[in-house]
Amino acid sequence: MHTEIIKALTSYVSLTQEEVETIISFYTYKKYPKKTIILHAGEVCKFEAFVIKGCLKTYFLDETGSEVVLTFASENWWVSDISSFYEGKPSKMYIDTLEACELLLITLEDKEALLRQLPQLERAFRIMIQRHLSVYQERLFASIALSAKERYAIFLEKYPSIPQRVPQHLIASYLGISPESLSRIRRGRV
Amino acid sequence: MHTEIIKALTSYVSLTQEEVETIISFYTYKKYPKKTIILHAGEVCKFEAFVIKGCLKTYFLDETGSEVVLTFASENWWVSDISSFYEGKPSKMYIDTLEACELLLITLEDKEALLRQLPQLERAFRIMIQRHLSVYQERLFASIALSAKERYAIFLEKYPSIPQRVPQHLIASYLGISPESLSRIRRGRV
DNA sequence: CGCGACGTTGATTTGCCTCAACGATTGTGG
DNA sequence: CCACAATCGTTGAGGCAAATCAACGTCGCG
Repeated sequence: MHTEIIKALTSYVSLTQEEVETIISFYTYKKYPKKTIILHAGEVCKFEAFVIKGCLKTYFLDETGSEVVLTFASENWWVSDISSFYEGKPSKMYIDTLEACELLLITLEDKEALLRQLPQLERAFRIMIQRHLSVYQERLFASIALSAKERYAIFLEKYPSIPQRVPQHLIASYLGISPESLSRIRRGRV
Repeated sequence: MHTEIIKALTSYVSLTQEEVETIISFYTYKKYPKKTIILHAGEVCKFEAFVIKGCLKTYFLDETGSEVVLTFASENWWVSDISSFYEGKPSKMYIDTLEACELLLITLEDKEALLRQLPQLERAFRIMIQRHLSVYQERLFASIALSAKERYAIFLEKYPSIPQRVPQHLIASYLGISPESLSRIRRGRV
């Protein structure tokens, strides 16, 4: 059940069986039903989670109250409001499950304890954050420099499985397109 | 001369005088004239730099060959292509000085040696990366959810000193606006 | 079954881009 | 030191990509 998180971490450091068990012991396995809000704007994010199964969205509300999807997180990816989690400040984002989810969660205190015990994991987690950073960087570039059609094409290439499990209007929001426009782009009427 | 980098790092960890000197000994001080390209797309980024003085831009070229500015880096901020630097892969971005600059540079080998010697710095650098991440996150949100005018207003609030030292068309590029549109926004003719 | 969530389509509007021309300023080589 | 070329910002005209508004069909679910 926990093999994937270990795979994700051992891509960057090697671990003994004992160390693997230590890591696992720090994480809490938890199931959430579909459409559960696991982080509300205004709250401090108390978890950093690894997605074993299911799919989530992270999003902000704009001034008119409509959702702006920042990321989708599915199997073998991490989800948290990193800056709220580490700096203890109230989050501005929401995190909802889109499907029934199974997550491995860790609190800040436990994560710090884990890192004290296995400092070689610092490296793995740093790389994890860097990956997130690159993803944002590329999306920002796309969002500034590319047309809606191009952004959608790139999205399909990069995340071919997401459209099969996520409502189209959320993908539109993620891409910064209106649902109507995305519908037309898909139709080729653009 | 190196007090600012120490301040930036000791916001998150405390250090003895000896440790401070160790850190400084790992960094190389270097001056660059205005309009120097310090990273070319295609190269591996060999440095992570702290800006003592001056201002730089990081940017991509789009399909038509025009610049898309990703970030400005000025005093007391870091500049590098983080993913190229750590993962040793060719960068897709450029980094140029906009003014004469003074930087403190470190190579990956030296940084790893420094972190082995002072593992408590891991924390400071992790927070640094998180800060970068939050900045991208907020800009992505702005870029998806806000109008050109709103993005400019936020930019002015957040970086009031940048317009005084950076050409307006680069700010337009940073904001994902054409230079003409930014000119009109500033005039209030929008 | 009936309602709400979702996607599609058409008509219209609009924010911003592109193209073009033109001053002002800066920088540079003869 | 001046002349000329870049660079930069501004303004106007016209066009287009994508948003908005509105209506409607479909599906899944309580």
